[in-house]
Amino acid sequence: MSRPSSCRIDAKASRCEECPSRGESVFCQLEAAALEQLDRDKNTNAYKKGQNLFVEGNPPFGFYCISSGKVKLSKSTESGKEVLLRIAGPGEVLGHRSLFSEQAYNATATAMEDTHVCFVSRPAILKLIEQNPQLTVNLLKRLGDQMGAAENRLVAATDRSVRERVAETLVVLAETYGLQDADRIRVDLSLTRDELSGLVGAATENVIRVITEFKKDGIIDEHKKQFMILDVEALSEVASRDGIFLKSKA
Amino acid sequence: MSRPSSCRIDAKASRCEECPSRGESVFCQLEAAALEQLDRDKNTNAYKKGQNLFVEGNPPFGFYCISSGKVKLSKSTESGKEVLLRIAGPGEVLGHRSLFSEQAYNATATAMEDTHVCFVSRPAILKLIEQNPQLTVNLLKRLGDQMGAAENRLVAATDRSVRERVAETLVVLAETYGLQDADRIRVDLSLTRDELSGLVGAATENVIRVITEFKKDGIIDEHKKQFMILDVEALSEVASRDGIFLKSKA
DNA sequence: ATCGTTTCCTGATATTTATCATTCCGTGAG
DNA sequence: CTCACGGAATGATAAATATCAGGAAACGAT
Repeated sequence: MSRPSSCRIDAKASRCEECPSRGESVFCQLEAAALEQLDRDKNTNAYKKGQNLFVEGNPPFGFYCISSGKVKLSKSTESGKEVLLRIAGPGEVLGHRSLFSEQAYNATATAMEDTHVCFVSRPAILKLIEQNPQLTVNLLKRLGDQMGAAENRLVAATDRSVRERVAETLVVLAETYGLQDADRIRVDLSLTRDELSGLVGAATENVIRVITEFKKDGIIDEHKKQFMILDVEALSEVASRDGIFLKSKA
Repeated sequence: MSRPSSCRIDAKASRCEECPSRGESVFCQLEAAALEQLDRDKNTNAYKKGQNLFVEGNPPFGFYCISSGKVKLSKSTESGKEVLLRIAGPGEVLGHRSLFSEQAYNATATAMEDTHVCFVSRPAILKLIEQNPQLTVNLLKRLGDQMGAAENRLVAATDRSVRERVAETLVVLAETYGLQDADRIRVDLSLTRDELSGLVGAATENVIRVITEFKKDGIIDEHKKQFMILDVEALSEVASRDGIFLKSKA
């Protein structure tokens, strides 16, 4: 109620200026003085895989910025399934939406791996914003991009088959979290089938069937819970055109 | 290419300060001087039903604020269907997203009835924002709320049946555009079946079947292309619980 | 190693939803 | 008035998807 679920508070929090993810974040343009202020105002916390940063329905206390690791934002449906809204990586901020709308968190944030997160209280971040108007513009841009992604998913959900959505999801993941690894792209993310299904928006069994098919076709592979994209071309092809020109996987 | 589709330019544009929709808009807190500046920078245009304010894929030139009327934001899918992202009414802004992300419009905006819209060019709105930081906070809040709505629709799309989504959609429309009319709520919108289907995210035929059922059950009615909600309770019941506790309409 | 738990996989079946074909109906034009 | 047209409605069918049930593999803990 009072604070996020138990998490280790990092005594020697690294300074923002040295944060490896700063270049990616909305804070990228802050000048030294503001960054130092941010340093004083923030707490760096470490979350183990599976721990929650915050939970849907709770009131927002502040602002989170991921230093390292990955965090999933999810909502659980009335029927007990879990819908993944997005996966946030280093430099991404969380809780910014509820901060301004002053409503309860609309989703639950959970660490997908061991993750370091900086927390800034609501008053502190509001003060920082007041002194650095550029910050809100960055946030607007960020939020706008996320909105666009949500809209595209909405269209995909009504218009595209499960197979196409699985392909599309993998392509997007590869773009966002993909690392070139020899001639393949390794998606640097440990996703369960259930999580992938929550991202695709379909029953787990059906998603499994599709990925087994993709594996058989040599389009993707999997090592240690990580997906490898062997043929991005083929995957994108399935994502955008499958179901319109060809129904079978010929 | 250069400007939105043909639309009459309103010579005697009313002043922002007197705009009936100002109380609802992100501009509600601007003080007199800023409003006068806005007056000088804006153009008020009139669109007839069916005319486009802007089209998906085009580069954004500025910012739209609806003075009166209703505008739908839609995307057309590869299979030719039209997905409605949202319906915007007086006081709502359009094009704010593309303004900051500097990308092409992600959707098409079309007047659903005769509509008056104020247009502010990109440079003008950016200047205004610079001088009134509160504006970005308002925009953030607005965008955050829209994001929340999009997320909820995403969850509904994967988790709820067509019947539930139709009910939910009608409830939301009633909340947003509903006018109390004797003992019924009249949704002050002229929606075709195709448009409603685009909002629900389902095939038109199926949506028609559902609304005929609702009419038979005395939950809704229709006069002159406008939906009337007779029993909001029942409708909300269907929206949130149907399919979990009861499959039939008993 | 062995157990137990969880995740993953596969097939069969049921349900939902989309699609197709056809008819109905209201409205505006001539 | 009547015709033509577009939206609305309905039924039949096909396709996509979810659900259910059972088993296999992976993994962690003892």
